[in-house]
Amino acid sequence: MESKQMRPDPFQRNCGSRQVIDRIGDRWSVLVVLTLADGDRRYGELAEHIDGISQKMLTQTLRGLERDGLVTRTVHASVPPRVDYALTDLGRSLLDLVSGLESWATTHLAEVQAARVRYDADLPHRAPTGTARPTRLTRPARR
Amino acid sequence: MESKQMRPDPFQRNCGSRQVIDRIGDRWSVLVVLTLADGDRRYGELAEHIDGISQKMLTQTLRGLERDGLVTRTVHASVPPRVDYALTDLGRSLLDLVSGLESWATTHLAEVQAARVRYDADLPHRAPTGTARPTRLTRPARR
DNA sequence: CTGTATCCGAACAGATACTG
DNA sequence: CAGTATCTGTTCGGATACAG
Repeated sequence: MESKQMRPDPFQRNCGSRQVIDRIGDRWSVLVVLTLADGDRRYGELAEHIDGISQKMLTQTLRGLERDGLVTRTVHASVPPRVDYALTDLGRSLLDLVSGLESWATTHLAEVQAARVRYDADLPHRAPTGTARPTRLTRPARR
Repeated sequence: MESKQMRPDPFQRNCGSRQVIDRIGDRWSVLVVLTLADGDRRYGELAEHIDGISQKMLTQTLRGLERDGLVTRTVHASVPPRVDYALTDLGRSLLDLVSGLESWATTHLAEVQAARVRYDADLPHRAPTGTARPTRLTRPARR
């Protein structure tokens, strides 16, 4: 019996492919991978380049990427300590996709924003108070 | 002041392109868009096809996609009511990318899972209790 | 410099009850 | 059928404080 080698199906709740999608989709993961596109980067460089990321989120994101085999972490025994991060082959295989994401975002940004204005404008019933509100995309300005 | 049209840069905190990336990256958005790839779908069909999504999340996701101009919502005045969702041109322009995401996830799933096993295996310092834990993808082995 | 540990409010997401 | 309204527990994520 042909081992039912069924393809991973992200539409099934328990399929691991869904978790992979989650990782890719992760806000910071995308930006970290993009930053590593040009070559190795130190922890501090990453923190500096990715505006608004907290130390906690950066570390957390890097650990996750490392765990998934997308980036490597290299510690140089020096004082002060220096840690370099780089994409693995697997990570690089993802690069095209992630670049495409960035590209799509920048080229279609205007359209999306226009659509939002339109949508918010003709809301006869003003913005619902509850569940109807779309995932909050306008984040409260950092105080 | 030249209203110099600088290219959207997702590395800048306030750039809208980051929010677009967030939308794309959203777990359910990806699955909804993929489901609509083959054509219109009714609300119930979406709910049925996307295993594990709650009514609330489905509605919320659809509203968000609609607001961003990626899907249309068509209400048919019938009893019982019938609502069809479909991708817009903008939504379809995203389809290749999203399909690529699914494709990458399914083809590299095994590698990612293997990497995780490896990573979790040789953790000399057992899983940190705090921030170090990657976005929880597997339940921490309860000791 | 490169993290780790905690505290804590905000946002998220599931379950449930109800409606046109 | 296709939602909306609430309630509530969980997770996220920023802000310190501290360490190797």
